[in-house]
Amino acid sequence: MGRTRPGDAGAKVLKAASTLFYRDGIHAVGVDTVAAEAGVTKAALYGNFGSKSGLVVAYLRERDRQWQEEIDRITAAHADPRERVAAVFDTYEAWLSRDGYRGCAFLNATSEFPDPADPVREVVRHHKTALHSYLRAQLRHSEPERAEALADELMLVLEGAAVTSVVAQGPQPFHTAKRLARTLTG
Amino acid sequence: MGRTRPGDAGAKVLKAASTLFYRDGIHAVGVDTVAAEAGVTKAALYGNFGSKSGLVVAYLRERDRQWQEEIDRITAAHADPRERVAAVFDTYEAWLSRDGYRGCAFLNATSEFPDPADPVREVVRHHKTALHSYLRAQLRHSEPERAEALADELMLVLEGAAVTSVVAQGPQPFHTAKRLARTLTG
DNA sequence: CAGCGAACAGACAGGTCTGTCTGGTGTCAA
DNA sequence: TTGACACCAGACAGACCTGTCTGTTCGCTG
Repeated sequence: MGRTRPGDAGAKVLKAASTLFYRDGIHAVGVDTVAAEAGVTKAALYGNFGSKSGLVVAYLRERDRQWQEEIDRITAAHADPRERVAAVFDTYEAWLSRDGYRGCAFLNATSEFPDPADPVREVVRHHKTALHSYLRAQLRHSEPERAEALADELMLVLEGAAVTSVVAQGPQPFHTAKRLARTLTG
Repeated sequence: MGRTRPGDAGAKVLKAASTLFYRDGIHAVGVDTVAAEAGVTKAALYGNFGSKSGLVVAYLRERDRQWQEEIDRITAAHADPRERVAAVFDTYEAWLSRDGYRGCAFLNATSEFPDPADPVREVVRHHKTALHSYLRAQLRHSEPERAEALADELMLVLEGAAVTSVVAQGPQPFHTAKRLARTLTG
């Protein structure tokens, strides 16, 4: 009884995978579980993504895409580059709060995939590079010659707040992070 | 042919577990592999640690103990509190370099064990709390009333450098981190 | 209305995981 | 010398993993 239109299975699998992989960890979740949660058969899952690795990469790409949309929203909502930087910190904090403080999905994936040559790690590098570029581009307006170094520093603070929030089980580190970011950006 | 003295098995297992768990990830390494690498039977492993979870906790406790020794060495080698803080950053960087940029074992374990109530997570919290306390204690000498906030900030920078080094596949982020730390501690 | 593609249902293979159990072997201490 | 103890060697159970396969059913398109 295929009560859904063809082509929907991929999206449903991706949504279920996103929830389960993020919440429980990638290695800890089997494809059977993902398929069941998505209300889809394993055959449909493999037909859409080829393998579990393929699904994992798709999961991270989708997260990156969503984050990119968030960045676009920030850019549209704030004209001042310094406000945009602040909004990045706020958004990061809001994401972590919404998702129950399990930290950055990309850093978690990095912990689970030790091989730097793994496609998963390439998606992570792409994501982090894009974030760094965005920060640097914003900082170029106010501090042209310090933009690169400042972006490096803000990335450290941002990542530090993300992982520390998990250990601390709460967003308190973001108060520190935002204060520090304000100090640095002047 | 028991060619080693009784009581050695536990230490050999712990050493093998430390190498394998850190390098490949905890979930990715089976107890058979650990026992084989240690040159010990599975029965001996279970006799010493009770379960894989028990072994994982022992592995992290051992890492914490080694780190504590490092802290003691730093304290003995430097009388100036500010030098001690700098030495913590250097030591962190050296550990990561030695271990092939797989990051902080405690943060990696946090990624693999989502449940905050898990004994593994308690060891992680203990470790991070101890480090924060040490930094705060040192900072109290030079900046009594800012010690707490400064320790918070340095922790963010330190953790940020640790995870960013993994993504970047090199210790470059520690240059940024140490520069930032020097700026903050004045 | 005919046919094709996509999903369904569910069994199946082959491997790995944690954890246990039996029986043999070596060492040390009483 | 005897007995306790820690370990070795390796089989075993039961669960779970990824990935494949057969056959069926639905909806869309030509």
